[in-house]
Amino acid sequence: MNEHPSVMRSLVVYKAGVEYIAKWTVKSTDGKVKREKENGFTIPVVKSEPENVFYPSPKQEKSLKREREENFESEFKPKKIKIENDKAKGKKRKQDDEDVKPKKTKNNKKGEVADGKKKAKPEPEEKWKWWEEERYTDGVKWRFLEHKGPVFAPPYEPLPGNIKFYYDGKHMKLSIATEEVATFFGKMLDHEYTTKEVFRKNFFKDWRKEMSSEEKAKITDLKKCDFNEINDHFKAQSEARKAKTKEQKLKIKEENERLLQEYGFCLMDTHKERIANFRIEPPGLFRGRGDHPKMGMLKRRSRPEDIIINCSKDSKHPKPPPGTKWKEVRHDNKVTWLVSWTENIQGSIKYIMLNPSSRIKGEKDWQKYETARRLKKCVGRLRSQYHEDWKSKEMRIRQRAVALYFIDKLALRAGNEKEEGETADTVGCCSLRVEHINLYPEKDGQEFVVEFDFLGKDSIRYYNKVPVEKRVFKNLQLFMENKAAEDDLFDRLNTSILNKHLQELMDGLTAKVFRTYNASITLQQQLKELTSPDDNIPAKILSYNRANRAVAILCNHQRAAPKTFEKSMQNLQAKIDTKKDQLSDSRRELKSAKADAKVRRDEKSKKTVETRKKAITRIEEQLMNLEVQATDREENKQIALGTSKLNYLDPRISVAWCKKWEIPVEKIYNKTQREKFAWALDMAEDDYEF
DNA sequence: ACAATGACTTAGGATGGTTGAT
DNA sequence: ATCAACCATCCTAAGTCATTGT
Repeated sequence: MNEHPSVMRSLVVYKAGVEYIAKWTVKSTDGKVKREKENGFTIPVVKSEPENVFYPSPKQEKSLKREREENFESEFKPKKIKIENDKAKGKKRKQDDEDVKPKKTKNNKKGEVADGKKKAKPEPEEKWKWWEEERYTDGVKWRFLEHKGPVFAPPYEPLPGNIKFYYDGKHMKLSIATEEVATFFGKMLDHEYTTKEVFRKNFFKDWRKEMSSEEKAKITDLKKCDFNEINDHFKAQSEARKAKTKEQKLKIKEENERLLQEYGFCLMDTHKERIANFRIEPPGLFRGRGDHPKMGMLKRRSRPEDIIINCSKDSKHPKPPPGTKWKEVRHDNKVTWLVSWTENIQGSIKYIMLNPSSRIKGEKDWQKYETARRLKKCVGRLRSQYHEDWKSKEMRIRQRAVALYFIDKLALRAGNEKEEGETADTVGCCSLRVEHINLYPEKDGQEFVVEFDFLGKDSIRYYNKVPVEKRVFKNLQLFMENKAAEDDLFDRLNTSILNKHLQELMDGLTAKVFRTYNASITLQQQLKELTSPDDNIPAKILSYNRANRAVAILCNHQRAAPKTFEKSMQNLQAKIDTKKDQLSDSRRELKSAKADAKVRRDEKSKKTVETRKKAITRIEEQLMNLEVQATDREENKQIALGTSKLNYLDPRISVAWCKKWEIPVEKIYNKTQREKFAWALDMAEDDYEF
């Protein structure tokens, strides 16, 4: 296993940020009064009814009444002050604390009710525990929002004169606009995209739109275009980048850091929060996934005039670059985005939003798991209901019930319908077509087998053979009767109908909640089943990964096998072999040492025997760890664990497991993940139950 | 009803820095 | 010191789902 950063690190990072807050706060202080209060426990204001009062309630959130919208389903534990848990594990830190700025002690509430004098420099507080505070109701997402706006893509830099484009074998100097788009294509020459007909056709069409009339007249066939020098140029550039000296690299790094510091944070309410994507997407060629009809189209450069800024009225608005204007500056605190623009390929809106570690994302994430936990409580009832519904007289109800069964059992996505010709042809549950399943009354010794074969999100193939209840099977036969392959399997159903139904069954229930629920419950149950108390840490972690893998398989999270997979597997195997040899050598040595000791019967030789024994134990353990590693890697070849870990698994399950078995949480979550799940790290105890 | 829009979550691949072996 | 493997981060596409508009 490799090194893990010590726990302390995140605390440090956070503290580093604190000073900055101070600046912001001060600066915007004129906002005053109100802001101040918001911060501590005092908060609020929230206009709405006071029914939301804060439930100091402890773990059982059982009784939640709550109206939809901002419900509090969460359990609120009383605020405890516990210090960042970096407790323990103190030993390893090494790089971590480098910068520790002497922060002060402060206890949690930063708001300091107590001393609240504003001006006071904001004391260095510890990490803000937003999860110990009340939430907004009414769809209000924030009361104050200030940021610096987006960072635009750098302007196009024309090619050096010696890099030429050839048309039909002859050098041709392109106008700037035409050249820029040519470089987008030239850069990608090695990519198989550029060999696809659709890609080429779309590219060429859009490229021609950028051409001057002379260029357009001349360049009429993409096959006659020679982008090789352009391609070489960018390759060389990338090499050059890699070959830069340390100083040069450092300089770039510093510049990035500066940009991050300036644009990468915003002030939301009284807290400085990290922004996820503060850069506007650069122009380029659209790369859709799968068979996308728009692949190769030109994604145009966004200008300030395309950008909408969202911030609070009383904040200092970001300024557009000199000589330009924003499309609009609005003050909508019912949404979470800071910046938006409309993208030209699909006409959809893109946003700049906050990082997952932010309060606004964290709260929502927490809430998502609470909804899934509520489903846990009533899933039994829902299941019996849809079983009943398989017998309904109404076709729409049967379809709904069978679809729901798939969503529940197989963790299929809802499956919205999509506009044909605008996107790749992919489906989810409600949009399955007859051609996506095959029915086998009997297959491989099992009865009533349904074979699924379709492309889901991101054009990832879903292939599965599942035995189902006879009733489901019969229903499917019925749904498919007299239909053509390309007809909808569930012709009386769509996601809107399904979700409306689910909403009636449980507040906040939608199709995707089943994925969250089934993923989390599977992890919990697999961990219970797979963790052996006597295993060492690496073996326990293997168990964790296997539990995680069970979920990834359930959710069909795949990845292309790493290009270097075979090789790295071989290397690992070689290591194992070496270790084995070492082990037999050691054993031989032990034997001879024993023989020797028998003869000599002196202390020294006895000691040698002991040493040898120990060495063997150590080697055995190393060997075992290597083998565990190999197993883990092999099993993981085409499975991506990250997606479920990040989006489907209630982090409190993992935290509790770590606590229970004394596994350092950094073995499970890296720094970014720990930041995202700070709420869970702080609140989950070893007995947490999903 | 239902289509379109808007906001927000979920997703895999690309990129580039770090690390550990040689 | 060099190099490849590894992995965190970035990137942005592709979903979900509620709301709005017709």
